[in-house]
Amino acid sequence: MIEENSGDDEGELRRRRLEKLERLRAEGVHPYPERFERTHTLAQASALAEGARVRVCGRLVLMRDMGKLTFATLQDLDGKLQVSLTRDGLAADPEESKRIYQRFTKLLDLWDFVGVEGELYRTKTGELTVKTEAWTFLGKAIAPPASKYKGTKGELNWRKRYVDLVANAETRERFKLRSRVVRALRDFLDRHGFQEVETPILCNQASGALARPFVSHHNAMDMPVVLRIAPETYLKRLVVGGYDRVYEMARCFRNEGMDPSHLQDFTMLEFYAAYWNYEDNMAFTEALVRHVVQEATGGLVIKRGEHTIDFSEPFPRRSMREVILEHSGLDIDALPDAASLRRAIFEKKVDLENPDAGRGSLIDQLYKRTARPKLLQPTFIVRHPIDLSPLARRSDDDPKTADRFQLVVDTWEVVNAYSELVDPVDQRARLEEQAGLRGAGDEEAMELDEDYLGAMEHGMPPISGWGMGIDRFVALITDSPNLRDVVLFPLMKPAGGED
RNA sequence: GCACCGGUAGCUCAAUCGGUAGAGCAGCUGGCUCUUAACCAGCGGGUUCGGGGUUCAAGUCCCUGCCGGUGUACCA
Repeated sequence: MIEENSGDDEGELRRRRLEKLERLRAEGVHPYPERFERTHTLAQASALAEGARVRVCGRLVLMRDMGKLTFATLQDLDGKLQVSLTRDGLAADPEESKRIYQRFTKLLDLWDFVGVEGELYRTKTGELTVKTEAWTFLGKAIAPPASKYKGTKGELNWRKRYVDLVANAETRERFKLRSRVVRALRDFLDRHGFQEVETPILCNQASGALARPFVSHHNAMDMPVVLRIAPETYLKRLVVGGYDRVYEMARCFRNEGMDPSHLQDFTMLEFYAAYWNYEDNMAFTEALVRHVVQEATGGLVIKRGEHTIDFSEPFPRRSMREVILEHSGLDIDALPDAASLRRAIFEKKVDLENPDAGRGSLIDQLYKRTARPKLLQPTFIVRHPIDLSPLARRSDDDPKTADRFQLVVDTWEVVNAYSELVDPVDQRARLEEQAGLRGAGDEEAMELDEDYLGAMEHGMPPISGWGMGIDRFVALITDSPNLRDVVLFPLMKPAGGED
């Protein structure tokens, strides 16, 4: 829709490239050939010794033409390699060789694709280089390239990730790291007996989290559908069905505000392990996180802005009460109801967004306000108020808290997990309470999910469930300020505004 | 939602108090057989995000719309 250019309206740079494309055709060179047989990727060729013969290909990203000798740099996702051409080294006949040489220097533009065949040698400065004996045109780029050493920045990198990936090596590294994270997570779970499954994204009902869904409509069935906000209740149905250890890499959708640490479309890994409690799960989590950080980054200490985060030490386990007491001076156990807690918070002059909320929410707000901003090193926070955890098991020791933990790293909640509530009677009561809140106008309160309650009535073993925000975790270990930096194509409003 | 900041050449950026837009790279022409962001000489390139206003004069000031960022709120 932006490409309505014609004739004189075309950008000069684009026009010149189209002219070269036509000249290539006129010389009998197909500007978009169908294939090229390579012997090595650029990274593979870079690892070879001098004297090896290679056929390599990639994007032309730099060219240094010195008259009778030209150096050029090819790049692909994983590497780059220098090639050289001489004016008389491309054919037996000097005139023919010169013609082939000049086709390269005159008709190739940066970001075109090219294939090269020749022998590896080292230049005077020691760089491994292909001495080109023959080259093949592999694809013309019409759009002008980014600055070859400043790359691209900002919005353009999100809107045109393909440009970002070519122009910025850090971007290529960041997304390769994301792939390693996902692979390491799957490897670890698979090795511990977990099975990967897929559950519905289009659902009748949004369940498993406190969030507003995206709503759509199914035409043939003439019924409303929602996009899932979490895979949780489906994975637990599978535990009912006999899956002892199950996980899903689940794309989830929440129709809420966006900021650097929230996307409307994100990836959550959830797993469920029968016969585990949340403490078993904490031990497993610690091993898993350490494995993934090691595999993905090659170490256990990462840089995060000003400070360093060390995953090698045991992660301390601290109760919500403990960290709130430490950072606000308030003992929530001594303030058993909403009114007394609210008064104490007021006396401490702590400013809350929603001071009229119930006790559980007050505790949560207090925690996020006072304690969480201080949690830098990996820390397990345990024993959350029960009314913030409608799907979690009530603690046997303290009915006001849930058998739950979160892993907090550099103030970000990376993992949320608990011993699952498996008692269908208690679950019905808790969901009815949520439904009451919903009736009272809380749009994020959970809906009464009869289908799930029905599944629970068929019997569940003890279960511990677990969820990790993959985008957040990757952003954390790549020191990315915005979640959009670790998502290949983040949702943006269309550029250009109206009409 | 609200508050603040930003949008200038293909890319990355500059432009003092309001005085009529500039650099590097990319492009074009020429030179150069060991370059590394090659280098040297010369040339072309602008709806300053869109619309309106103030002014002799607007990239700059005012209003408005679009897009983006950051902070704040809920969530992972």
